[in-house]
Amino acid sequence: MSHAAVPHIDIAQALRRLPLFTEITDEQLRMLVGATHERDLARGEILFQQGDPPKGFYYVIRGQIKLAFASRQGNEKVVEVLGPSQSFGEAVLFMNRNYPVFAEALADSQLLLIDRGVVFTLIEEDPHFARSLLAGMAIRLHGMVRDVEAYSLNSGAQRVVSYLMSLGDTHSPGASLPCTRPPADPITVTLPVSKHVLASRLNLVPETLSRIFHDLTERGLINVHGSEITLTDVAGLRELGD
Amino acid sequence: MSHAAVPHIDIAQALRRLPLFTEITDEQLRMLVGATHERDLARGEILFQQGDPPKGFYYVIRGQIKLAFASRQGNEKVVEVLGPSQSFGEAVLFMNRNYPVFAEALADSQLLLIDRGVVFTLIEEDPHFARSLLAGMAIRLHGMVRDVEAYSLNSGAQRVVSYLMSLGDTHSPGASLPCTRPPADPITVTLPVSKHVLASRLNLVPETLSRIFHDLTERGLINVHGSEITLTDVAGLRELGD
DNA sequence: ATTCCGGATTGACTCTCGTCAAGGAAGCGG
DNA sequence: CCGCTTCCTTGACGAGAGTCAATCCGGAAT
Repeated sequence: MSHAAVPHIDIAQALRRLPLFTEITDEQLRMLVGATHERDLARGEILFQQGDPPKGFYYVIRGQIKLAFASRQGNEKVVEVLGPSQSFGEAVLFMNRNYPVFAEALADSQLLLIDRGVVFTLIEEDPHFARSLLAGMAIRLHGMVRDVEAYSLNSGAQRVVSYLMSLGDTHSPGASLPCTRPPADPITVTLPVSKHVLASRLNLVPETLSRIFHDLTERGLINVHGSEITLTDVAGLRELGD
Repeated sequence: MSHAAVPHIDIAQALRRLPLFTEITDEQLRMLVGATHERDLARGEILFQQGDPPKGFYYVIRGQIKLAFASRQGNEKVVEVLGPSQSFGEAVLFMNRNYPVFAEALADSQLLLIDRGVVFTLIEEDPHFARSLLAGMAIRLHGMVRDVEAYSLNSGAQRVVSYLMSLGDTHSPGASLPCTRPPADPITVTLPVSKHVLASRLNLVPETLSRIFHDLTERGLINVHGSEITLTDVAGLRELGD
């Protein structure tokens, strides 16, 4: 109770801000509010386990959620890390399956849980909502395909470089400009997750990630200070990442 | 012209048989027929290239289609192999992207191309169709997640065993029974693709796949005769595949 | 049968990356 | 300032899987 204030949220307003719900009617919004619950997690808390049945899908309001699976040998593989205004768990609602991954808070987090029932109702009465949902799942699927491509065709170093470049792209310039790739050389990015988690996300062990950073540094391509990484030679990185 | 007869297809009937369209109205079916084109491919022909803009989505009527990406170093990774009454290419319709993979016929094939426009029309007017589409994409996404899990957490041999077991499951008993895993021991399965393609699908090179088969044979778990593989010790395989 | 050819197999070698174990470095509470 | 934890780094080593090259096998055409 004595923790930092956990300001509860105006659910209606929060929902309105979310990409999926920008265009629904006020009446639909009321229905949605009735079917939405706030969920607060402390860092390290588990939201759901691999194998749990889905109750709905989630929106991240604040904090950071990691999706991962674990083998019984104790190995763990991070599939995705989600931040504010990103959603997850929609797809599993449309199958008679349980979660193939577990979800854990990487930081104190605030989520919205949208009940599965209301999703189906909205699909019935609002084709635009259905289209948005389809678009979201398509993007997610595309992301997985890209990941598979990277795991299969690229080396560890290449995956790291690609990741750094993608951080550079979205961070520094106006991210919405159609003109990507201004070759402005010295870009500094901040890793949004610990190196341990990043390594797993990139299908590496922390030791290997560390060595790759070391190697890239020696070649004069990057500089690492904690989670701040400066890309000193973007051209060189690009031809490596390919 | 002198080839084996390529019997053209009653598109309406064919569409009716497909999972996505079992419940649409007759009027919708007429519209669909008007927006559907037959496409015939010879073995080895390319349906679309990585980077092509999508015209619609495809249904396999006859034959076999492989989806894969290629790196400029010439490496190739098979993402999926699709057979009759399976569809592909829906997801990319909902993004402003081009195909992330290319599609090639592994055998002489007959496809239906459903124009993208009619898909959006159907979503507008038929929530049930939208739901089916979502379900299909969810299944595909789930499949990709499973693949990533396998690539990340399992060894090559484990992936091979899992694949063989999945072939055994769907083939031999009534596939729709809720009771999976009857431990009936000597099951013979037929590889639906060449070992070269299978290897790539499992993220292996052909040599490694060959060695894995050899090793499993030596341990008395399977017998290999060409593309016929007999699972002689399902229990042993299961504890390996885990 | 004989030849040819693509796919499959085998062997020898290499290399990337994971494993195991031992340090650092940075933050935090006492 | 000290000890503690947590995260990261570094080193030595090994195992799994890829590469290259030679060979084998089976089916199709001649």
